[in-house]
Amino acid sequence: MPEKPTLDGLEDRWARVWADEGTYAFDRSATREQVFSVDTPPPTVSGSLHVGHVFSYTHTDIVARFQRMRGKKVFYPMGWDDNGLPTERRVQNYYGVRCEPSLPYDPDFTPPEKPGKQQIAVSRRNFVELCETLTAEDEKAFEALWRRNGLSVDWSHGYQTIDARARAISQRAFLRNVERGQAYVSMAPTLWDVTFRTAVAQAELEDREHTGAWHRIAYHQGERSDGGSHGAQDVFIETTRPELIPACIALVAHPDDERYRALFGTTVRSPLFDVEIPVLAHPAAEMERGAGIAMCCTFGDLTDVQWWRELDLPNRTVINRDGRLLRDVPEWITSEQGRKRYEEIAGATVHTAKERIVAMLQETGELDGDVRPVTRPVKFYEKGDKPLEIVSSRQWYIRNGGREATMRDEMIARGQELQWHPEYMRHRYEDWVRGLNGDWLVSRQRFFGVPVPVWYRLDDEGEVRPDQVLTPTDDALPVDPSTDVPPGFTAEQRDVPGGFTGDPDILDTWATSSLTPQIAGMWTVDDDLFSRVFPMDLRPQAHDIIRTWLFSTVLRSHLEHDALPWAHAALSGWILDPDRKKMSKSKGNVVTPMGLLEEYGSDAVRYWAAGGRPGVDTAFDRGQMKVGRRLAMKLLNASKFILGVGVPAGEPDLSAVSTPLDRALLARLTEVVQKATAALEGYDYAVALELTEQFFWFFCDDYLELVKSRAYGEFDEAGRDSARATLAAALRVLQRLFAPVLPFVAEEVWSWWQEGSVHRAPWPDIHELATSAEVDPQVLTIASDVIGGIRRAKSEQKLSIRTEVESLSVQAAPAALEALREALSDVRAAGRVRDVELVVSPDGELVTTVGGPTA
RNA sequence: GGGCGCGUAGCUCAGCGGAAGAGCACCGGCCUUACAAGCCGUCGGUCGCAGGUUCGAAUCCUGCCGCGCCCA
Repeated sequence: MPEKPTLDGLEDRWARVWADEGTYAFDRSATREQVFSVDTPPPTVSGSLHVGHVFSYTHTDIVARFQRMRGKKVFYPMGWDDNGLPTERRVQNYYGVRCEPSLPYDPDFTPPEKPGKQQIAVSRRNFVELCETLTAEDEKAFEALWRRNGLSVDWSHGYQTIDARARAISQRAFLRNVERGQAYVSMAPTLWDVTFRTAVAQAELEDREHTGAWHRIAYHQGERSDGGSHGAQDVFIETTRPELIPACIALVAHPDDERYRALFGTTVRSPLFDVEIPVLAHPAAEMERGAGIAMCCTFGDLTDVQWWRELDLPNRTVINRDGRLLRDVPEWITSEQGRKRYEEIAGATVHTAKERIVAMLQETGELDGDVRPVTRPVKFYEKGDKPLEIVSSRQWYIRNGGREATMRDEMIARGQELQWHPEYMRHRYEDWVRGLNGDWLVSRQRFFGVPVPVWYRLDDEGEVRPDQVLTPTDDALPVDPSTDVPPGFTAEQRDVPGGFTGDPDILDTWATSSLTPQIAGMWTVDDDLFSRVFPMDLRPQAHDIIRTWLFSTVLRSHLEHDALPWAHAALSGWILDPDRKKMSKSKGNVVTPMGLLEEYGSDAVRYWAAGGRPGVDTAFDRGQMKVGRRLAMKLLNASKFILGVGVPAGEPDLSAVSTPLDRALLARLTEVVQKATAALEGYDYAVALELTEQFFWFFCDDYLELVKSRAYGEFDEAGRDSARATLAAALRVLQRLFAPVLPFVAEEVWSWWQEGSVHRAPWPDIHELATSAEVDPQVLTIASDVIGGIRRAKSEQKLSIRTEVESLSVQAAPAALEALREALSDVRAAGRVRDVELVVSPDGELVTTVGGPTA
C-alpha cells in the first residue's frame, strides 16, 4: 500500500497486468450456458475517435465486467468496420489510388510516397490490401484508447469487416440465401443516386424538402398533328417533372373521379412528342393533388413504379444512370417533329432538359399559365446531394418481409422475442418492419467491398443471362468474380460469347455487418467456438441504426439459424454538447477522448458515462468527470484508512461482529448489494452505481467517523474487533461493487490486501454479510442523525468540529432512544460529547440539543 | 402528417399514486492523526400549461405548448 495513494499511472500499470495475465481471456472450454457473449459494435476505424465511443462502449464494458464477476465466461471480442465508403475514400486520398476491379492483381504494387495528382488505378485485391495496411494503423489508435479506457475485451478475438474471414462468411451466408431462394436477382426499377452511381436501399433513404415547380401541361385528345396550340379537347395534368414527358406511359386518375371517368380507356397524345398515351384508373391517384390526374412516367417516383407494375405498362426510361437523358431518340417517339424535339434534349442533364422542355412547351402554347413554385419532400440518398432517380437495373435482393406478409409477421415476432433496453426502443423496430415496402437491395455499384460472389452465363450473342447464375464452391471463398473464374470455366472464357462474366457489384456494407455475430463467433470457420457463443447474449448499439444494423442482423440470423442473433439489445443514447446538439465531427464540437482520459483519469470518465442510462441522450459534462475523480480518490483514501487501522487478513470473520451499529451497517449494505445486482441484471448500470455511491459516501462520512475511536481500540477489545471485522467485510464488498465502473482504482485497492484480480473475484452475494443476531436498522439511522445534529450545532456556531460538547440532550421516541443507547459510546466519541441526556419525546420527533460547547 | 421519448432547484438528472430529492454551482464555516484534490452546514422548485380520475397526482388519463429522435 503506497504512502500517498494516487490515481496517476493506474491505467498503464493495470492495463499491462491485465494483458500479461490474460485477465479477460475467454475460456473456450465453457458451455453455452456458462457463457455471456457480446456482439460488440465494430467501430469505423476511418472515422475519428470521439467521446461518444467512450460513452457507449463503457456501458457495455460495465455489463461485461458484472457478468464476469457473476461467474460467466465472457466472450467479448472487438471488430473493426473497414468496409464501406468512409474507408474507400480514405484509402483513395491517402495513397492516391482508385479501385478498378477489371485490373489484374499486382503482387508487387507499392503506393507512391506521396499521392500524385492522378489517381493510380489498382485491382480490387490491391485496394483491399492497402485498406488493410492503412486501417491497421487506425486500429492501433483505437486499441490503445480502449485499453486505456479499460474495456475488458479479449483482444485475441478480433475481426475486420473487410478481412478474408469476414468476406468468406459474408459471401457464404449470401450464397446460402441464394440457394434457399431467400436472395434473388431481378431486373427492376431501382432508386439510383446519379452522383455515386449506385443503387440505394430503403434503409439509406431520407426525405428532404426540395424546391420544384408545378407545370400545368396539355395532353391532347383525338388525332392531331405535331404540337400546336391546344384546344377544347385538351386534358391538363400538373407535374413537377416536365422533362419526363418523353418517358410518359399513361395518365392516371382515381376510379371514382367523375371528372375523368369518361376518359378511362381512351388515349391522349403527349405534348411536344405526340406519343399516344392511355388514360387509366388507379386508386393510388390522389383526387386533391394537382389536377387530380397524374402523368405516369418511367420513373418519376415510387407511385409510378407501382402503376407501371400493377397496370402492366411498358418501360420507357429516358434517364441514364449518369443522370442524363438518353443520347439516342427513343423508338417510341415516331413523329418527325417529336424526334427533332427530342434531339434538343438528348444527352442533357435532368436540369437542362427541364429548362429546354419548358421553353418548348411555352413556344407551342402547351404550358398553361404560370409555373408555380412548390416545396415538397423528395427522396435522397442519405449521403448524396441530388434527388434520386429511378432506373432499371439488375440487382440482388434479400427477402426481408417487405413483400410478404407472413415473413413480415415473422420478423415482428422476432422483435417481440428480443429483450430491449430500454423497452420502448422496440417500437422503432416494429415501425420499421411494418413500413417496409420492398425486399432488401444488397447489391451496390461500387468497387470497394465484399464482391457479390456470382458469375453469369453469356449466351451465344455475348448477352448476359441473369437467369443463369454461376456460383463458387464453398472452399473457394472468398472469391472476387472480377478475377476468379467460376467452376467448370477457364479464364479465356471470360466475357466472350458462350462464356461467363463476373458480377461487377459489391454487397451492401450492411450485408456484411449484419453477420457480426457469425463473424465474431467464427461461424463455419470454428463451429465449436460458434456453438459456445451463439446465439449471443447482448447486442449493444446506438438507437439510430435499429432499422439498419439491428434489423438486418435479426433478419440474417432468422434466415440462417431460425433464431434471434442475441437475447438482449441495449440501445445507448448519444452525447450532446452543452447546447443540446448531437456531438459530431461535422459540427466541429468533438472533444478528443484520449485527452479526457488523461486529464480526469479513465475511471472518472467511465463514471460520467455510467450516469447515462440506456437509451437516454446525455450531456457532455466535465463536472461529472470531476465528481468521478473525487469518488475514485475517495475509494483510495478510504481503503488506505481502513487497511491502516488494521483489519484481519483473509476472509472477514463475521462472528466477531457483535455491535448493533456494525450489524445495522452490514444489513444496509446487504440491501445495496441486492438492489445494485438487480439493477445490473436489468442493464441499469446507472442505478447500480448511484446506489453504491450513495452508500459509500454515507459509509465514509458517518459510519467511519462513528467507529473510528472504537476501531482504534479506545474501548474494549470486542468492540474493536467488531468494528474491524465490519470495516473489512464492507470494504471487500464495496471494492467489488465499484469494480465494473471504476476498474482501475478498484483493482488498485483490491491489490493492497487481496489475492488475484478484483475483476475475477465473485460478485458480492447478499448472504455474505449476514450476521446471526437480530438487526435493528434504527441504531444506524439515529446514530447518524444525532451526529448530524451535533455537527450542525458546531457549524452554526462556527466552531471546529473537534470542539468538545459539554452536554447533549436527545429527545426521541422510546424505541429510537433504545436504539441510540446501543451506539452511544460511538456517538459520544465521534461528537466529543461529555454528558448525554436522553429524553422521551412526547410526539416522537427527534430533537438534538447541544449545550455548552466550549471553544 | 405518424410513432417514440423528454420538459422537476441556476446546471446535470433521479423519483413515476401516499409529506418535493441527489450531485454540481452559489453562499457560510471547519487545518478534523484516511482524504483541504477533504469535511460540515445553509440557501434554492405553483414538478411545461389546462382540464379530468382519486380521500390523495410530479407520478394515471385527455388536450394543448416546447424540445429531440425515428419514419412518412
